[in-house]
Amino acid sequence: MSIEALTEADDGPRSKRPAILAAAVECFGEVGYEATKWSEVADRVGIGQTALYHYFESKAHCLLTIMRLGLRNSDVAFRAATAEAPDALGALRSAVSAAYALSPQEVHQNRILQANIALLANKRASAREEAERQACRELVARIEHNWTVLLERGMAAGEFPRHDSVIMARSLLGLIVSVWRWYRPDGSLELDGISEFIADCCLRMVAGTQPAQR
Amino acid sequence: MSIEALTEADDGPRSKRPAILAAAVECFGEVGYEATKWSEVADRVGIGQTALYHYFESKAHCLLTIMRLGLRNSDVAFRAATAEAPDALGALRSAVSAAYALSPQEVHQNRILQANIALLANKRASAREEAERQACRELVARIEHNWTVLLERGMAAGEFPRHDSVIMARSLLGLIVSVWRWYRPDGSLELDGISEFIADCCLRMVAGTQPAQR
DNA sequence: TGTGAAACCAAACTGAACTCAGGTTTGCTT
DNA sequence: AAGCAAACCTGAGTTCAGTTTGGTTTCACA
Repeated sequence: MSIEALTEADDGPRSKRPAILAAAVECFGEVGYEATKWSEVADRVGIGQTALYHYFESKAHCLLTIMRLGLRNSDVAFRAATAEAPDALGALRSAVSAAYALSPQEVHQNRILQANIALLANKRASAREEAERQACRELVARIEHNWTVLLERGMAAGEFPRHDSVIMARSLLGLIVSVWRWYRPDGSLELDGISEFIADCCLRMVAGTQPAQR
Repeated sequence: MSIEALTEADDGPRSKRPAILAAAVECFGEVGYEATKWSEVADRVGIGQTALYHYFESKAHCLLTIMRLGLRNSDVAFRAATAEAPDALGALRSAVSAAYALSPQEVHQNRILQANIALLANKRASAREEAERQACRELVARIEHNWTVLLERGMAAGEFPRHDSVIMARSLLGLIVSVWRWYRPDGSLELDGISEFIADCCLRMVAGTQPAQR
């Protein structure tokens, strides 16, 4: 993800908004949201601390924006990956691959998302933060819905055995995003290998047959 | 989990340590670690804010202690559940069941653990916090090892097809704990049902056969 | 070259985590 | 029961990151 992926329509040409988001993604991804000083983000961009408030209402508002953009990307990527798959099984495999076809910056973004997802549970005091939070919740719901629909399509076509599609979707997502908790770019395992491994796991979860039940 | 589950050997009879931990588990579990005021915990216990520092070096030290005790419980529960299972398949099913056989307080504790696991990645400044963090990391490693050994046992016995046991263990754990992100006691789904669903998923992931590959 | 909006900043403020310098309670010893 | 050490607790602060205030600077465009 380049800096453009963090740019939104209403940013003027002089706007440092994307640069702030990029710096924040780096900081939050490296040492975590709480551990990063808001002023450190300002330093990296090369502006004073108070200039941040021209673009974001608060540090939390910035975090929520990062999360929303990450969720939006995931939603878009899912749709693109599954759009022209002929069968649900192929779409499933394609969707998992898409979930791991990310730039290093997007990996950071996913780690941030994963680590701070609990933030979406409780109401925010300020209006703009609450708006971002609601947007995030809608995107989460939409993404869960995407997977649910895919599963139901496969079940209806007889490709997958019948299961509760909502819980199955959540479980798949839970498995897929759990990788961001331990994956590090400098680790022993490449993202490609992880992607394949998880995809196979997902396929067995959804379409696999079970061994003797005790 | 009663208050005893939060008591440790070196607590005197007058110690409010377990009470503080119990109150903190409630607060952190309900509104999250960052959102709970340290003074709120003191209020619930019925002591002044500064009395907290007689027992914990900091709010983070308290959190890390809660996490360590939760991890310890998970480790113990796994060993108890899998100790006298004759085969790996039965042990796997038993281990997943054990992971969900929890009191409401332990559910909170697992939610806290899951939400703040990223805290274990970076070094802590203070000595006691760092000690708790190291203890947590060791427990995480031990729990991952427990699952890895179980998987290897099953593969060696021919019960499971061969897979990378370390990643598979992490994936299973990722799937299992992902439930705490969305599960709520007042939700539509009971923990029993979830447990069974996830157990079946785990069995298919580990021992299931895959459908036609693309 | 004058104007308005966007961008920016230094200094002051806020509130929650934390420290300090003691005071109080408890249980044990004699 | 008196003495006493350890454990326990507190009010009055300090600190520090995030935030607010009250402006000044920059720049596109008329």
